[in-house]
Amino acid sequence: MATPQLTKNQTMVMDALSHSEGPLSAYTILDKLRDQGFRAPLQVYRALDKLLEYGLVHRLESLNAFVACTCPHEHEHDHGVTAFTICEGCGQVTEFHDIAIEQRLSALTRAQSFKTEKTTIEIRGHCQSCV
Amino acid sequence: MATPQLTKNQTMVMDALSHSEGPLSAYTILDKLRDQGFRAPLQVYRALDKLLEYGLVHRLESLNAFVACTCPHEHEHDHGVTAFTICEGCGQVTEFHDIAIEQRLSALTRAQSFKTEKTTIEIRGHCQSCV
DNA sequence: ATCGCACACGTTATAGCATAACGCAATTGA
DNA sequence: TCAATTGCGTTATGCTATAACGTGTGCGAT
Ligand SMILES: [Zn+2]
Ligand SMILES: [Zn+2]
Ligand SMILES: [Zn+2]
Ligand SMILES: [Zn+2]
Repeated sequence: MATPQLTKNQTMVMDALSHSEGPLSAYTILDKLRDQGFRAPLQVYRALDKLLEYGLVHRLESLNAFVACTCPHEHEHDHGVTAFTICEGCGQVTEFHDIAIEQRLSALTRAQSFKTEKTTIEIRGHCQSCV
Repeated sequence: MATPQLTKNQTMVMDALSHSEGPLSAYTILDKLRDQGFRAPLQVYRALDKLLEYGLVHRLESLNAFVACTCPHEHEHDHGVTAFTICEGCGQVTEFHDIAIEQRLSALTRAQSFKTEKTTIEIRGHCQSCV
């Protein structure tokens, strides 16, 4: 999925996530963007849907929140399985990718004849600073 | 965490999940139990909290729903990392455990000095029957 | 015994997350 | 020009989860 030019709303939502220290809920994004003309949740959700599709943003299922992708590489390709550590103390989220886990999960699902479409890996706990 | 005797409400919620083919949302459970006297969401959520604590039930973060644990063994011990395949077609959920993934995740978090408290692994896709 | 505490339970209200359904405007490509 | 697609705005609604209050019951300590 090549990333097309972002629309005005998509750009505003992307900027809000990029400049945030941690994950943001859709309604928190809405509040941040009210000054810039946002009025309704759908404006945020529609932008998020596209940003997720382009791989610029990830959804954290266990938080009902969203983070900007921190992959170093460009987003011209689907970046395999994404995993996150999420600190309950400071809210810090770290994205990582591990080919060994990806391969192991692939082997396990293949054994079930299960066709994977999306894999969620989220590790809740405390980071080094928040033990 | 040894499992104590379940209370009346906990038993009813557990039975609803055990007899269900697939995962149930809290509100679906509430509807199933209205005949038996349930009136409010908190009755369900309080029971679920305990059942989760006892390890009898798992929460699927990507569905906001709950399933009975299908581990063969008794629940007298914490059963490591739990992973699920979730079929988008038929709703079937399969619970599995893999020590290799557990160890790999453990190594990765240890490298970050991250203290894991709960790990979520959920694989969405299509099962063999629903390709 | 009775006091204090923990715990399950019931109820009402509210907060937080997400989508349905409608209509309008701009773009694109046949 | 016409149809199809896409983005946008608005209102209303639905789904998920918890706050806050009070009741009753069991049980050990005083
Ligand atoms: Zn990423
Ligand atoms: Zn932290
Ligand atoms: Zn289990
Ligand atoms: Zn299926």
